[in-house]
Amino acid sequence: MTVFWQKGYEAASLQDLTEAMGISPPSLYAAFGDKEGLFVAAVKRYHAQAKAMGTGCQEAATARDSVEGLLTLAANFFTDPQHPRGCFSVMAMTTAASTSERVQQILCEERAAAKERLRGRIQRGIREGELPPDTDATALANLYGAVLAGMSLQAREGASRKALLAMVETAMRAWPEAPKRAGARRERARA
Amino acid sequence: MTVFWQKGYEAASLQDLTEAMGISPPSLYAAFGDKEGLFVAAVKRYHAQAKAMGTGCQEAATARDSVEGLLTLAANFFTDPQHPRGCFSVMAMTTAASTSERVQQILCEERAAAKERLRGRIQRGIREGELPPDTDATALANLYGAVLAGMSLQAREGASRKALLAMVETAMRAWPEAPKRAGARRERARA
DNA sequence: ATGATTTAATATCGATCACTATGAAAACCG
DNA sequence: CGGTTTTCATAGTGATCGATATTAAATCAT
Repeated sequence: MTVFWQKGYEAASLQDLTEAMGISPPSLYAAFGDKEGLFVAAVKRYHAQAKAMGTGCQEAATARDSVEGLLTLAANFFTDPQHPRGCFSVMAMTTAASTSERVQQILCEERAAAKERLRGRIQRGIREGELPPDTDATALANLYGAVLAGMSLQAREGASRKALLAMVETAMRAWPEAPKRAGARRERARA
Repeated sequence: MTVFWQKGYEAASLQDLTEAMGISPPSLYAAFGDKEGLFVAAVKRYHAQAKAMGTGCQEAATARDSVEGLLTLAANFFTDPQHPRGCFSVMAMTTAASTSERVQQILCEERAAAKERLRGRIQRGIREGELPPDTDATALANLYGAVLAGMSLQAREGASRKALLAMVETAMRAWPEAPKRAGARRERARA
């Protein structure tokens, strides 16, 4: 996973992979079928990990804290020196999409599911009166998904953790604040 | 350029390139030196084009209109059926970065310059009293740069133009509104 | 019109790719 | 302890990669 994460799908050669795994090519093929199979396994592993992080954030008291927590976690994760910078899923999307139809499909499904979890948490915030009832949850989820992808790219360019965290703070300004009166539920708010 | 845009650096073979250009390999090598040289030429061409678009937006009356115009232009451009979806620069960054040091450097320079132009326009908005004086222009430029990259990725996943435009509108909610009193200049605003 | 020079395509280079057949070593079982 | 099975690395497969030597066509000057 780390090799693919760093080099991308095409650029990661069998030699790179087997050396990193400490096994020989036949073992790799016995276990994963082919290079594409190994890549799919790596993608699934990463997404499982990412999902665990994401659901951890979902349990925050408010949708706002949930999203801000997710972005903050990502800012730290994308600059963690213990693994390649940025998001493997973003990397995978751009390096393997045109090569493998199967990978393309899996990536789109996983990303759609992640975005749906985000959207769901926002929707809940709307239901609970935390956000204005006319909030476009889909567009908001898309936006923060896009910010996440953008953060990944900047991390890969070498952006500092501090810069990413500053970006998170700025991005949260787009958060539609609740109707003014505290605890309001079925309030109508003007756009 | 279109071939690289669609397939990425590694995945674009000499055969793909020569067929698309309608020339033979020796001609390509006489003109561009090697594959990397051709890629660099493609990147420069794209950035020249992108810069022209960007400076067009910079001339808007307000910084806000400038940024919103840029994002809107990008949303349309990234989903234009006349060329591959998304941003070639983003594609290049993720597919050629680990392969070629030279390409990596050029891409970082060009992207830094683009972000600096964006930051400069925002800074001007601050000077002119359009934005609060304590606005973090760098973080704001980073944010909208990230949104652009994220839009590119979503466009590549197949997001509709409408979805992207909705995202732009949502992203503009992060714009720090001017101090309330019209035309205020040296006003101190509380964060 | 003809020989000199340039232009570009065919055919091919060594290297490397993803992938596998073969053979040795180790583990298991009677 | 010996025979069988499983495990895994070495070595090599055809295919394709990026890059070029060779050769044919075309242009231009004389």
